[in-house]
Amino acid sequence: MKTSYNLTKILNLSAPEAAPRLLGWELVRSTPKGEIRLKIVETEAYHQADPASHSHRGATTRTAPMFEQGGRLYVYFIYGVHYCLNIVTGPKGSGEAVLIRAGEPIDGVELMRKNRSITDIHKLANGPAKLTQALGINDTKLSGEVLSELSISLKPPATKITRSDILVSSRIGIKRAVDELLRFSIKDNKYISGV
DNA sequence: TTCCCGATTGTA
DNA sequence: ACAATCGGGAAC
Repeated sequence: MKTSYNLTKILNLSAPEAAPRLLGWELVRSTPKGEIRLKIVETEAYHQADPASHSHRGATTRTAPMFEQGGRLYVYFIYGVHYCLNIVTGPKGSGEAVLIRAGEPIDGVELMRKNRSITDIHKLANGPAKLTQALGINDTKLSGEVLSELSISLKPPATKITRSDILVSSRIGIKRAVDELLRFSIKDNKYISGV
């Protein structure tokens, strides 16, 4: 029996509902230098009622994309050094997004190695800022963009991820709402973040 | 306009 | 354990 996937449906869910459902999807990044493909293996959800979320105090210039209709990208600059990539979810007006924390390299591995200046395939995208480095994202230009074949798009999972394949845990690197179980990863996957 | 600190990473 | 290094946003 064929499994059907409905991306639009997932992107219209709240971030906590969408985050586990995005595991296994393949993130495809098109660049002039070639195509990069990563299997999403770790995500975190951030929503408006969540004090740890950038959207918690309402929309600002930076966080405006989080309040758009699901299906856009939200890219932010952090620690004066790094960029992180989110997929915006939910209806227009609700400030929520799913942080893509780690990916398993599927295609464009040599390009990622070049972007990251390392060779170990397990460390190419096993962290939110490592993942953007691997994808060649060095600015916030993509923030607010709609998912598109021309930049970044999502393709259905090659193998189905079921509830029992998913590990739920607390989010990394935050100081508020630390007990919320909003981090999702594929159990036993070798490409999740080290922390 | 000043000031604090972060959804991280790589090195010491 | 800690520096790197910047801009968002709260506070003054």
